[in-house]
Amino acid sequence: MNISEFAQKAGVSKSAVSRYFNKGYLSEDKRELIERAIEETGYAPSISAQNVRTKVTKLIGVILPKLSSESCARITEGIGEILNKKGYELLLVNTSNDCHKEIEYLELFRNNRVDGVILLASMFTAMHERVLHKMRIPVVIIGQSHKGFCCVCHDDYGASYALTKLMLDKGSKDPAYIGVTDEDKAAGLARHNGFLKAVKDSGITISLERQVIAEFTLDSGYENAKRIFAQKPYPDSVFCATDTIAAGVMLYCRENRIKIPDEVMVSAVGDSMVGRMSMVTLTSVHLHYKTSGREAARMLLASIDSGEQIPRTMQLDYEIKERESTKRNVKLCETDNYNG
Amino acid sequence: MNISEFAQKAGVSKSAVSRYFNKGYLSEDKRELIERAIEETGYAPSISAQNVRTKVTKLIGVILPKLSSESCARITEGIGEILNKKGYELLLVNTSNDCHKEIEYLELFRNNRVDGVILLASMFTAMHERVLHKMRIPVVIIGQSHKGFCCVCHDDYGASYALTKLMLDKGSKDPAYIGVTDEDKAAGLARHNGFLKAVKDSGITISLERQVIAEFTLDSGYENAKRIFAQKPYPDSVFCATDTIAAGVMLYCRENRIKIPDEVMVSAVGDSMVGRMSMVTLTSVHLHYKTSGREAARMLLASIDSGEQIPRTMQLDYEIKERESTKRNVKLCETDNYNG
DNA sequence: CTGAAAGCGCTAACAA
DNA sequence: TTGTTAGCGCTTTCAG
Repeated sequence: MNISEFAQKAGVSKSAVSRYFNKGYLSEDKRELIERAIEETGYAPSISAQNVRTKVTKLIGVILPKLSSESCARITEGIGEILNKKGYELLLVNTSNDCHKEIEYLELFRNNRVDGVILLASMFTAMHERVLHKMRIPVVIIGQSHKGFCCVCHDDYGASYALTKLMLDKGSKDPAYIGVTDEDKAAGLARHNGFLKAVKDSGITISLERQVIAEFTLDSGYENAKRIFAQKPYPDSVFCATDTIAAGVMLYCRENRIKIPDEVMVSAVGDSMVGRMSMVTLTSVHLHYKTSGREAARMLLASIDSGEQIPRTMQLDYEIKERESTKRNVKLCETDNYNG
Repeated sequence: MNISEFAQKAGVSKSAVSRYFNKGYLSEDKRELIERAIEETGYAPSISAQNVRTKVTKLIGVILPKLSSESCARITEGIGEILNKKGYELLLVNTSNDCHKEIEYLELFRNNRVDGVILLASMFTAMHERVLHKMRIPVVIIGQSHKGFCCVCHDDYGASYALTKLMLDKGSKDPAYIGVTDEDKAAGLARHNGFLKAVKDSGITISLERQVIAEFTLDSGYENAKRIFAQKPYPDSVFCATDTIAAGVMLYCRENRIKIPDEVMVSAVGDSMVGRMSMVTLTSVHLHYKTSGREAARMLLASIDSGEQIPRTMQLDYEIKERESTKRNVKLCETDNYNG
């Protein structure tokens, strides 16, 4: 059923119907006539046809690296919460961590498929910059900060610094780092740098051996723990870039009777459920993912409404959740850390 | 830039351009002309305008109760995997477990907003039935089986039966159940019935006191564990409808020095990460969520392609993952991280 | 193989 | 306040 047919059935003109759905001038009589006809026929205007005329899709493209990660899911939930309230829906695409796909989707979205884009970026290449500058619709980037764009960022550096400092303050003299690739500017580079700065500030020198790069998985955390704990002496604290990696580390420690936190402290970034539930609850830092989703959505909405995009970066705070994995009661002598 | 402008720039007719993008008859010359012009201008046809003509949106609506739950995320990932490959994108909407919103979104989708719908249903009311019957586009339901519709289901009943039986076989004589509302036909009713049948088959009678209903959260699992373990004597096994609930139960046990599995066995449905990582690893049953997403997507695609929807139900298998929480006789390693 | 022309369902000037 | 009408950008006959 189209608008003409419907208008005829309702006994009004096409324009009246259009006005009904677009809050234009309309007399009570016609309004009632139309309402009655809707009841009968279930008519609703075609959104695509509306879009051809108005250039408004009421759709926001969301590009994310992975759905089944707690942080992404939380961000997306925050985005949806704000956007749905304003009558927008989410067009979700999953890049499976393939940054070429990010570009591909950005290009797809460029052509009035959506009214705006939120990009959960893990990297920021020259190609990103080029494509992003060609976008004709507002874009907000979550997780990476870059001059000239609208960004919502977590304080990866500050959080890592604070978390590392916590462990050092608790007596760690020989820290280790299990991170992710530095190509990931936020979860990789920034967290690594925060860790390094805290270590340096406390006057400790750290070898490259004590810093390893893992994948984003539990299994990779486990494997890298194996490498780290094969070193003699092994470290007295491990900072992990993600809770999932820390979960793998703690699993390894458990299987190998390495006591947490007495022999080694563990901490990580993310504050996900796994850290609250693991055998030794994990000291972690909360980065307000859901909030970042909400804020990004608000920022995007502002750009859409105003029709102009004023580049800016919003930096979200962090919050340390100290749990058992760093709660040392007894300080051990350094010599106790030999493995075997 | 629209098709007319672009055609002019390329030096061909509108129809040629349209044919280029729709794989119609076209000479090599024109094809090259068009390709060159695309390079220059970055032109791409407006999807909405295409849709007005063709009635094809290349969009699939996905209605889900919650994004940040591991099972939903996995299902959605499976859906996306198949659909993206075929050039479809996902229009995701989140009902926050509000089943009126499910209806609302179904109605929204009814009007050529999308080419098909996948509904992750937690309930199935008369209203659902009515709305679903009025849909003019294909719909596949995940998680609920209902005559007359296309459904992909997990074997909640069978899985719960098998899991309960496992604990009974291991010597449990006094089992308890912590489930979710029976209004949820799959996670609630079916799992409850599977549990009850296994108990009955082993000749045990179980009191109502031993069966409690929780929310879908860790905290609710904890609170209900408190109720269950306040009973004297307390049960020697607890079957939980979800891993998250079990996590709460195990947290309670840990805090109250109730030894798992020696004093009480615990098992649950879901096989999520939290179960692999918890202080005592959790025996759980894997329901192949990602696979169900994939299968639902395939089923939907088939309906869209064939233009007809042949009602049918696909029942997925389950797989038991036995871990420590039911492994009686296995000595646990002492992580002794009690906090105070 | 090609181009002209007639719509798809809707919105928004415009004149009434 | 209303109805008429001219497009929005595209696809798809149809006649060449």
